[in-house]
Amino acid sequence: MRIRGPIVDVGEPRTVGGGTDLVEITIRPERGAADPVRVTLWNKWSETADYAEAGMELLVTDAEESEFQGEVGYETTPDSWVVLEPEFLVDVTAVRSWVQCPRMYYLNKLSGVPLKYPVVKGTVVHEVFGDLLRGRDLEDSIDHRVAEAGLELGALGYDRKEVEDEVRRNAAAVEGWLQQGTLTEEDTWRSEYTLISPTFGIKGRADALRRGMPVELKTGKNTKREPRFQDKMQAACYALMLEEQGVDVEGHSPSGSQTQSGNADTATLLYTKNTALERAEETGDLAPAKEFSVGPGLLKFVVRTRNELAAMEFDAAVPTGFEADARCQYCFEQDTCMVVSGRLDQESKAGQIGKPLPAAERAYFEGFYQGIEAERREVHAEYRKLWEQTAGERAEDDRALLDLEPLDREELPGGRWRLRARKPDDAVSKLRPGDVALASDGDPVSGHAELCRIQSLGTGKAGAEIVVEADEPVDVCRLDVYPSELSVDRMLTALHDGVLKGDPGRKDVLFGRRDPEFSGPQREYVGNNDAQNEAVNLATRAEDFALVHGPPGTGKTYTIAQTVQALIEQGERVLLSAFTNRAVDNALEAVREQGVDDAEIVRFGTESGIREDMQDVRLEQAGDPGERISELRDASLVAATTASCGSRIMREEAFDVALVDEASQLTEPATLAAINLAERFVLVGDHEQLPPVVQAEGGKRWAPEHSAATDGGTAAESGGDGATADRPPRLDLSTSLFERLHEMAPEASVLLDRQYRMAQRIQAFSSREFYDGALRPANGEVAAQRIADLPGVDVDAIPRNLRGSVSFVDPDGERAGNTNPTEADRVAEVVDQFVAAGVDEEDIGVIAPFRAQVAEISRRVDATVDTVDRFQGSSEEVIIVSFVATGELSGPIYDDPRRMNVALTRAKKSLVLVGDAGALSSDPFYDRMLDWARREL
DNA sequence: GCTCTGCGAAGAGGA
Repeated sequence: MRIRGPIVDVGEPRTVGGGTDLVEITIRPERGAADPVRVTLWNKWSETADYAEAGMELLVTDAEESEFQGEVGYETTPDSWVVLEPEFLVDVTAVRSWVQCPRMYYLNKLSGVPLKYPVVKGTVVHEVFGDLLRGRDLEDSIDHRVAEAGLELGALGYDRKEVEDEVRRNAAAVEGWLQQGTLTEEDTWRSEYTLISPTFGIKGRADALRRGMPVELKTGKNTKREPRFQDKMQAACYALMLEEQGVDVEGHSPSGSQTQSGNADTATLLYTKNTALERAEETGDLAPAKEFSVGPGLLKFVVRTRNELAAMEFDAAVPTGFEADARCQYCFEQDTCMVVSGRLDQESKAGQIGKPLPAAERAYFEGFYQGIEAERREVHAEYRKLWEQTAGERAEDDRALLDLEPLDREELPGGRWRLRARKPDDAVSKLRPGDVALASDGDPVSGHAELCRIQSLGTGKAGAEIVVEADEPVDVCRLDVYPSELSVDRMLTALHDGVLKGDPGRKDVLFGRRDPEFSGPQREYVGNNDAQNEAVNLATRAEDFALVHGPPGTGKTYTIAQTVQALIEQGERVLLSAFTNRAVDNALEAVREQGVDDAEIVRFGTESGIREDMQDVRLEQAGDPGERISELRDASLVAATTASCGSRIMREEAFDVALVDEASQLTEPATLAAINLAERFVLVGDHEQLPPVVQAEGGKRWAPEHSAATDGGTAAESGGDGATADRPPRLDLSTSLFERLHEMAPEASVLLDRQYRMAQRIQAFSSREFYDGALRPANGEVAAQRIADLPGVDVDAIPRNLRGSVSFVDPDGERAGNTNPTEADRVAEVVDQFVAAGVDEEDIGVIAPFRAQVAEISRRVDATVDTVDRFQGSSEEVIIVSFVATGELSGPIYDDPRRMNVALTRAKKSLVLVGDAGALSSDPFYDRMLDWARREL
């Protein structure tokens, strides 16, 4: 049986008769009696006691009931697996680097995989290997895959020919091996096999499976008889997961598709620099392929190693680091290792370089590290939904599209597949075209699943056709969101780059040790708006940073365009960034409209993320290395999301100024990803609108005084005499850097106070509640605009209660979950009434707090319907807000008034609030809103 | 009890 639960107590390891080790761990089982129960771990599993501690989750499979001294408990059997913290999903490559050296694991995590030639070449060879397995022609594949890596190769100074030759030599070893009778009629192959293990808490992608057994490609040389230990561990991880899955793999062989199940007791490592094929018979050492048997002992060692790693991650604290028995002498990470040790004042075998961080910086680093790791756990929780979802919850969950009917599959040139499926119902999900998703036969964990990219989802209606592309074919019965740790990884590397490697002068201003400085002459950039003109001056004269505070409709985007143009004219190289692709494209559009030469501009990012009209300046990554990299390096303006700024390529770029839009929606580490690349920075945002989305409750609030570094650590520098001395700055993921600096250095900030969007009545509430009344209409025309101004509108045809610029409607509905159908009906009726009076449906927007209500309303109207969060940044002539709540305002969505500030400031001429007066009047803020909305009745 | 966008992900190596 399986036993699982949080650990209450860890006993002392003991040795009993005949030298058998055991340890008793007390856990509180999740099922049945709540009483703690004793679990005896025998033999090697007793090692778990070395790192297990109270609070960690323990899972024991195949446990047996046992009685000892009259007490009933459980014990491991020879078939048991013991897993610590199974919910922490360890990556296979993490296990690999951990066995090499635990510090290497941490360093990779902190500093990311750098832009180095062996990495890029290795990736290319892996891709060629996959292509070969999928039947692609070798030369065609090499040509294509080397071209794809064009930009990275260019950044490394390589030319295409030499890389092609080297890849060809590596691939020849693979191809030779494949042709050496190994690829027979009986062989079944799968490339790029995604594995996720709920039991062992491991995930990863095997390079290939042959007859259901893992094959791992290594683009190096290994002349020893045995594979390298860390390579064996990696392959054994896959073998372990395959065994759990009871692999039943659909693969293809030269004779066509067939199904075969295998027992993963053998794994193969392919060392592509071992090229002595002709002598392979007599000298097994030099043959590229090394097979080895994966016995139960190795598998258990894999699990114990993984447990050790998961236990070390338990408290989500900055690693103190130890090297186990690694030898540093030949380590490629030596430099990084010494720098990190030096900055964090850690002991390390390799030694330390540089001075330890001042206490305030140390606290900052540790606090954000923990916040980011808490977010990582939230990503792991998303993975759990892949297997925890039960039939009963299906209707509520929107992370997957279920019960799809597979249609056809089509092989694309290059060996990829286009797969189609039909959606039987009108279910909506978070999935969107361009997303990476997991397409499966219905069971994404133990069934057949493939990573894919969504091409199209049709409409939300029943019968819509779904199209995805994947490396291998699968009957698409289900499509899941594929959770990614990418953004947490990028935040971590940005934190590393900013704090451990960051420029001391930059850190002085970020930590309030020095005031931001400005220099140079004032000029007139904007003639008719003093605040905007001041903003451009502040941004262009900033020696350190400038902040532009732009409330709704105040011409933020125009100000950005003016600023970027002015900076480029000063001869500066500019990075334009924001959290979302949409925001980046919007800002870039304004810059282009301003007349900045297209030849100066590069839009960096994925093809599917970038808007159609910006594709012409998008940097194509594939092509000639030299050409690709000069296109990037020669651009005076590079526009990219903050996530892209953390990419290997962008981390190597340098700018004079980074300008970040919608900076108030970015976590501080995400902002660092952009500003790390520049000497100076300008943040544009509004902290009175939506803050960054943070998942983890614990990650939202922490104060530096609670951090380990402040007691003890380096007391030499205490953080200076800035804001930090008076009261600790608000350092948490849900406070943006924009907001923090705005409080710390108000003199570096300009408020854009004139808005060009809303009628006077509409803006009044927001101005009073959020901007101390400072927000005002830019001119009389803006202030006095009315719905009657819209062409073809007959005001008399609009019901009297909706004629004013702000109105309130109580539909007397009932909240049901996150929807309110009666209210949705009433919203649709209001839309119809406006349309009947001649308002173009395209000029109407509907906003609701919940996605479920958005879906409810979308079924009834053709106007744009979206959540508040997704409406930020845009506006419509007429806006209708659905509040959903009845009776009381229960739910976190109502807690943050800034969300309402966004919803209420999207309308230009008419704003209709649809909600339950009882619920709204139950909260002082919403009650004031109600007063304001009703006053005009 | 909610809101959510990014990213192909994983990719290497010597004594």
